[in-house]
Amino acid sequence: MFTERFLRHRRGVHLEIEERARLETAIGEIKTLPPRTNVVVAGEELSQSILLLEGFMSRYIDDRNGLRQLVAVHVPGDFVDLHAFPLKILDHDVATMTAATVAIVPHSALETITQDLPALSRKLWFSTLIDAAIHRAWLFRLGRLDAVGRVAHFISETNVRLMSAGLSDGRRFALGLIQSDLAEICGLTNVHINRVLRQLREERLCVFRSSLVEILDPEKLAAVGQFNPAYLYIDLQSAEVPSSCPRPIT
Amino acid sequence: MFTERFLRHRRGVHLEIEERARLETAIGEIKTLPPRTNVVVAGEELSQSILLLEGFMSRYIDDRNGLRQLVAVHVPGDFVDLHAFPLKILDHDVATMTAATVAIVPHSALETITQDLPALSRKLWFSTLIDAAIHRAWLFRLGRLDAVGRVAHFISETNVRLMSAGLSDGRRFALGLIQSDLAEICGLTNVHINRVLRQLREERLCVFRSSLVEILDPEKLAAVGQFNPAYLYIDLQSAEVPSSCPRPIT
DNA sequence: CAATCGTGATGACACAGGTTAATTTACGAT
DNA sequence: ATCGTAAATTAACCTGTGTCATCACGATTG
Repeated sequence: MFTERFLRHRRGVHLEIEERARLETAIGEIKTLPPRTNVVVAGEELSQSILLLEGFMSRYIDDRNGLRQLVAVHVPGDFVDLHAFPLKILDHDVATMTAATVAIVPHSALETITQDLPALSRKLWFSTLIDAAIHRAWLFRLGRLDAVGRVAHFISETNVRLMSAGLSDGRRFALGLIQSDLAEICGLTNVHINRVLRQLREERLCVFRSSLVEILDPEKLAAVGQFNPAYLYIDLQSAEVPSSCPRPIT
Repeated sequence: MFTERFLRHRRGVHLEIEERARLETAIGEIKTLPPRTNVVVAGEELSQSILLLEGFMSRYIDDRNGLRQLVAVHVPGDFVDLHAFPLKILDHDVATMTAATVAIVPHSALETITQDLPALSRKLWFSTLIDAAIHRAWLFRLGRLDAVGRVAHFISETNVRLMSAGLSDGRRFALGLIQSDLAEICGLTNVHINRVLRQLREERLCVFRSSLVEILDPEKLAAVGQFNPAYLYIDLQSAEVPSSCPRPIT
């Protein structure tokens, strides 16, 4: 079941068994990608989209000086560039952050789904709109929060998304990002990200290491980042505590 | 023809005559709204969406201290909260900025369109994805540009969008925004927006007044804002110079 | 085993933009 | 016309974050 994490715990869009099966058959190929690999370049015409199964991916826009602004981070279960199906050409690049396993879905297969299954089509549409809602939360983060708030907000968001994917127990998760990734996410320099991480550590809110993120005080961290998870449309009532997330190194 | 500006000049999604007619019949009611009026509140369930006919609207997220971050500005022709059709509940508020005329489209009418007309449904989907692309450009603006660049980017973007709507001749357009709106768009204070506007005026790039924005040097302004219009998916080849945009006050 | 490179950590200093407050201008209401 | 209020403008000062530079550590690689 490659699609098992897709739209999981998403409020109001439960996938029926037949719908999930139909998506499974739409998958053309499973691929493993090395870390830090570009998979989509802005401006090129696309005929397929990527469902992320394992690992982390990013979408970003380059500026004139070669710096980049990340506009999205994707976790397992995300249909990373489904928006390329209607748009055909993207305005940004897509790359792996860590090693990743992906399912390739040809647009021709999505085409037949939109012809036959309006209900499933609507759920695909919905999933692209969650990405847009996350964009808006990121706008809030960049426009209204200071450096500490931005990092706290991002870590809180990622924690909830990974809980929904069964990859965090609510306090501890693996994330293959380095400090300069955080800088490109939060619109800060890596020097300042380093200062912020030290502060979060010293205030016993959260410890960020590339291999493992540990949230010591989830409520306070969320408060510092003014994080309100409503925009994720996740209903964690139904989420079991996973067994597969990283354990403390006691 | 209330829908005449919807998806106009949008690359690859030309609306057929029958499709446009179908959208027209989906309209329930035409309303006029006063300036600075809230029309959607975050968290409330919605059963209709708004097509903007005249005026300007915004979408925004409040922070803890009552400050707000605008996440979108809408111009005539935009289907402002079409994303509420799949999402049902929004993560942000929607309000008019100026006086506005809107067409109300009940979700039940959209429902039948998605049942009957997959091609039109895809174009509706497309239009919500343009909003997402604009979100990403705004992320770039907030994350990577300094104050002058942010304002230059926003004005350049708005100019192109209004050209497509037939409301700018490429150098001059009416926009009912005040300086503190710009502040809430660009993640700055209104005091600093004022400094930036003076600089843009003194460098003869652009003159911003609430009633009229005049771009003296569009190319240089776009360069300062690192503005690349590709993300708008507008094909202005087919755009005629409008007669309805504001004339110089010679 | 040394050399290299990616990543993280830290200090000194600079500056863009925030804060506060006062003043001026524009404009709708009466 | 005149008043009242919202918006725009400007100045003085302050602070959060950027810039630049250096060093430490661990993982590769030759």
